[in-house]
Amino acid sequence: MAQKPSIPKGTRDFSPLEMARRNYIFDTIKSVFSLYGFQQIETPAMENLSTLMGKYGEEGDKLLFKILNSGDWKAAVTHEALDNATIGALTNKVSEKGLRYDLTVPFARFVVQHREDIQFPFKRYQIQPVWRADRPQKGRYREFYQCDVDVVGTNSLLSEVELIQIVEEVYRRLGIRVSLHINNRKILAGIAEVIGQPERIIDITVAIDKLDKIGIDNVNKELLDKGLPQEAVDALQPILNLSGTNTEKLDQLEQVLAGCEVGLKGIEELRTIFALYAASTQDGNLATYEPSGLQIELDLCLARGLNYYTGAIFEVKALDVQMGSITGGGRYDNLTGIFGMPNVSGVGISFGADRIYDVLSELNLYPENLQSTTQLLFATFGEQELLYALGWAKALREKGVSVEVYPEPTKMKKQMSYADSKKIPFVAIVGGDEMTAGKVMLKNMLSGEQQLVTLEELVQLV
RNA sequence: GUGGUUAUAGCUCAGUUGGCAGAGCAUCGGAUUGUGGUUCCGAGUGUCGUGGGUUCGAGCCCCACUAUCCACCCCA
Repeated sequence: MAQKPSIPKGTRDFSPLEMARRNYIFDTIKSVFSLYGFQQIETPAMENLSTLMGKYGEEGDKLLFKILNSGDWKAAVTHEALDNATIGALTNKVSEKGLRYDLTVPFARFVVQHREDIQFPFKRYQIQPVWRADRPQKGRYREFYQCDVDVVGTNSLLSEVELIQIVEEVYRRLGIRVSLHINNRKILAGIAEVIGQPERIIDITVAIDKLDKIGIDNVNKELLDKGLPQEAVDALQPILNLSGTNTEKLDQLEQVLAGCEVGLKGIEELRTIFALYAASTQDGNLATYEPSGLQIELDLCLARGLNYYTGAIFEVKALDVQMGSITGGGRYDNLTGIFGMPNVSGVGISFGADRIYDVLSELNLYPENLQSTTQLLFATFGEQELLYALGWAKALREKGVSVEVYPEPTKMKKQMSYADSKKIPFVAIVGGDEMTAGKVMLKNMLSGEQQLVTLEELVQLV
């Protein structure tokens, strides 16, 4: 028991069944991405630490997996440094690479590095694992897959709308009922400005992000604990208590944020996004901005931690399962600026494949027939029959049929059990009589019926 | 980083006041020497997470460690 091999905390093996289900998710997502003209890229698992550090805030830097330098990494560390240097400074000496933390920052690096070869607007998707040195728990892993779609090089809000449509279509195909929460960083900035605390935007958003979890009283308490003046907290109350339809909320907000340029800009952006989305749905109603397709909710409590977002931000939650967000993203106006390429706006979202997997599992929403790949198994009674089956198998494979030959002529019961456990729909039994007749006994594993058939008949039947 | 949970057969878990180590599922064999899924019969498997302590005696009580899951922080 204790000596059994294991894998690192927060990582997982995937069995054939799990892979079949994961591929179902990936294939569904990919096919929707393609419908909107996004093309796939990949980037390396490891990036230079200089690329990753400082992009995810203080917390993010701590959660980066860092790779120890190859060779004599110890040479760079003097006794003096060991005693005096900070952890960060010491880390820089012994590690210059790290595992990617998400796909967005490597993508920004990709865009800047390959800018000469890229036609803008650039629409790419990327499905790869990312790593975070987090403490694992439900729906949280140290290695997990993200499915990112981003479009960079355009300010058009049509991109936001396309992403919303993609969300809608992916979850429609997967059969998951979801709600999409939307907000805008500019509105959050406007709120901070209006209550007179523009530089406290991060503390404010982090606190109100918890509103539906811990309640308004605790949010207020946390804001006061963080050192916000009572007047500012009081000024915030009408904003936290907004209600009604999205349109009504925006109207109320417009009053509150009157005269605040950045806040009004955010409101205008959301109005445009709602209008464009409504226009894109067949029964859309421009007057109400309440399209029927997907439940979209303006949620001022939505903040999102990654601090490179500057415009609209999204988060998607499953309605029928208790789980963190399964998709999230937003617009970032200047992510490439960090890498020396300013004025390239981008917007993107990320589907959390592993959480989607957990949601589908809990709701039992996987299609039945995901697993079987083999169409026909040859079961044989002896060495001669085995060779005979080999020839047939080759012929069938040339016709595009997935065929297995049971590798040894053991007891029929064992060979049948194998077919059964792999859900192989047909078994061709080969014995002396069949060989003499130049046929095989084809058994339908579902109905139990069997018949003697020639190769030509076999091709027709399976 | 903080708090809690759990750790017993391949898997899921029982195990009473401290007194012989258990069940279901899975696996294997047989009923059925050319036929799976259903049924019946039979069989095997344990460093009770690791190390120490208390006790005549510890799976059970105490301590430490490790792993695990859950919650917080943060996030997909």
